[in-house]
Amino acid sequence: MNKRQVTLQDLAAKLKISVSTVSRALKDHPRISRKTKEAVWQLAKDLDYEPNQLALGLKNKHINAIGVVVPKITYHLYATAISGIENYANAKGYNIMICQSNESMEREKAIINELMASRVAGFIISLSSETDNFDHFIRLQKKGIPLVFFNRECQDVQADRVIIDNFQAAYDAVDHLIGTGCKKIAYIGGPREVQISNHRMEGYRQALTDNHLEVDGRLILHCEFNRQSALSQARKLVYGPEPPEAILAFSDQIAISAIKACKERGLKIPENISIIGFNNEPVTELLEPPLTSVDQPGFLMGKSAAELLVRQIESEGIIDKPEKRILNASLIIRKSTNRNRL
Amino acid sequence: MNKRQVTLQDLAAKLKISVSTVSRALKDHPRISRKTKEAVWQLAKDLDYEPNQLALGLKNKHINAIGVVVPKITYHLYATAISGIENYANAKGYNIMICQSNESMEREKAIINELMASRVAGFIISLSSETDNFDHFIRLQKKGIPLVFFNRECQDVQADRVIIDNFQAAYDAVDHLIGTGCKKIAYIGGPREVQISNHRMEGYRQALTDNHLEVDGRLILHCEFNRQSALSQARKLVYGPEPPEAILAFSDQIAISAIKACKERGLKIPENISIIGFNNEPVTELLEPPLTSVDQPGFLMGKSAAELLVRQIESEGIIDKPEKRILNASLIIRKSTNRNRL
DNA sequence: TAAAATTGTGCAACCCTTTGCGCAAAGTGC
DNA sequence: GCACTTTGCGCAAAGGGTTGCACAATTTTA
Repeated sequence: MNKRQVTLQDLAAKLKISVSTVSRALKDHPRISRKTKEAVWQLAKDLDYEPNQLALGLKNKHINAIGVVVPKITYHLYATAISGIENYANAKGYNIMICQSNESMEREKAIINELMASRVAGFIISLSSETDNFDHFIRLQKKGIPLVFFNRECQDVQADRVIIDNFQAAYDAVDHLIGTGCKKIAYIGGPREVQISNHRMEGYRQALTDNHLEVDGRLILHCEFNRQSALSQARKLVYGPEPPEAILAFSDQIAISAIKACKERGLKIPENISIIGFNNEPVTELLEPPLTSVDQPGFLMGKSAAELLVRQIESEGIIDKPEKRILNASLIIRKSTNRNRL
Repeated sequence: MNKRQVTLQDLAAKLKISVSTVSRALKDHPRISRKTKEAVWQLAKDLDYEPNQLALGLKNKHINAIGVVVPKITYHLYATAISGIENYANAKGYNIMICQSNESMEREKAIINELMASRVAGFIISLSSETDNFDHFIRLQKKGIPLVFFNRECQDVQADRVIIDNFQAAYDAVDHLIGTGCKKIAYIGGPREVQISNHRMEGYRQALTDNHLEVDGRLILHCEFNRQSALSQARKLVYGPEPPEAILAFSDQIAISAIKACKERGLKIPENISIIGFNNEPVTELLEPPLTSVDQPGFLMGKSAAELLVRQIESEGIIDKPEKRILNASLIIRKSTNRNRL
């Protein structure tokens, strides 16, 4: 139903003064008398007056809110990143509007349209895995709406971005595996279009090469972001005549499917096969065995993205070159890779 | 930076017609000539015109967005409920603005204030565990802003609500435990202020009573929503001289701590002690042993709440009595309660 | 005591879109 | 050819808040 809310006019009428005086009184303008101010404050309190942000936004060209678009809030990394964004944004007086693309480019486009129409002050975005066309971001840029990518970025768009050094993270993980005596190491990536998965694959390859190990294309698989797909790819690896000695998975969720496949097949972890995931989700500690995983600084990533965005919003277009921040991930070693070094 | 965006005025000026004609042309008004319409449509497309939702909201008294306030988006139940809300709301043309109170009443109040000031069309709320004062909801009601509670509701406020039958769910869980031969059954609840935890406790008590078992106050504990607290409470139970034969936990997270405590103490699950959690989070299947848990229809709960809210928004205050929807939970039995029946 | 500075308040335009009403031009009927 | 309807478009107000400017009343300064 939503009946009409209290407005400046209402206050002005009751006090028999003008709207502008009320407006100024509320903001403690020096040219308004103490007496008038106090009367206004009292009445505003009594009537529970709350300034209409829509009217303000209309004047200011944008509202004090930041649009945050992520694939899914349930992914641990995004949940923590959102906390980081929230933390910084709230401190700076911005609200955040969280939306999920659900890994769909159509939803992503629709969301951006709607938030843009609602005149959010800027966007913090992590791409959906489907996104292969970037027109919606180009539009934002053309309109001069501040934009920061994080985690899953878009190379074709000039914008600030905060990412993990995925190459290095995967490199370190593989290096660790090799250090514990593994030679035949497989990689299960996410969907082929997902850039960060490919960057990790490059790190994986480089680590093998640097350690004089051959890169075997048959040990590199891709899967969709669902359990069935991950499980079926993992099975392909472990049901062969000579299963790999280790699997680096793109995510903890994929690693979990890999663990399941190994158990099914009767492979012992880590004795027969080592497994590493990505994200260091809370669940990793609870698995049997606890999963070695790459920890990503989600909170920091979110906070950093928010910082960049607020900087863009508050500098009226003075910033020239987009900044790229690369954060370090760190390998958390648990039992799933705990084999004796040779 | 945010430069000025394209407005109706811009289109009107370029075409040398009036703003009202442009407005009508865009909505295919019958009194505008085909020729004019086409010119307008073309230019709107070329200039990438997007109607300003703030201006619209100002006229309509509210925007096409629903404020969703939950304790934490990381809790599985809320993540799934949000999907349900999103699903229904999007279909009805509403956006959702997700905010987390982080279990803080202050944040909850601040969020509600801000969303109210942004003139959202209505609220879907699950209380923070700290919330013991309801003035902020009363304010919403006074202003006639539609409001629906879900999961954690507020008894003192007349509003639509969607909840789980927590009493029955706990009752069924305890009944199952008794059926597998457990007699000494403990309950670890959430913070004392959390209503749903208390309702579950009542179901727990009733099930014991109905089965002619004594309710022992020493077997009822409470903990905060963090691991340390849960773990220390669980330890209190299992480190006694005669540990209970079963633990019903308020959440899967608490159950996980209980499992940890049992393992520490050398108790075998389910041989020595059975454990049941609540929420049926994905992690339950992955635990060792897999955890029996109460599955709550999160998606449905969200969808149902959104339905009630949209109904309120669209009926201009014609609805008289708040509706209370009670959904059923179902026990998902896994190995953690799989002892032989006596 | 007159001129100047300060204080307190109101007018009106602006932000963008929608919409009731009015008006002119074109088309219709007889 | 005249009255009447239809067609096509513009004016202006409304929605809520901010702010530069103007103006009157009061106080200060010379």
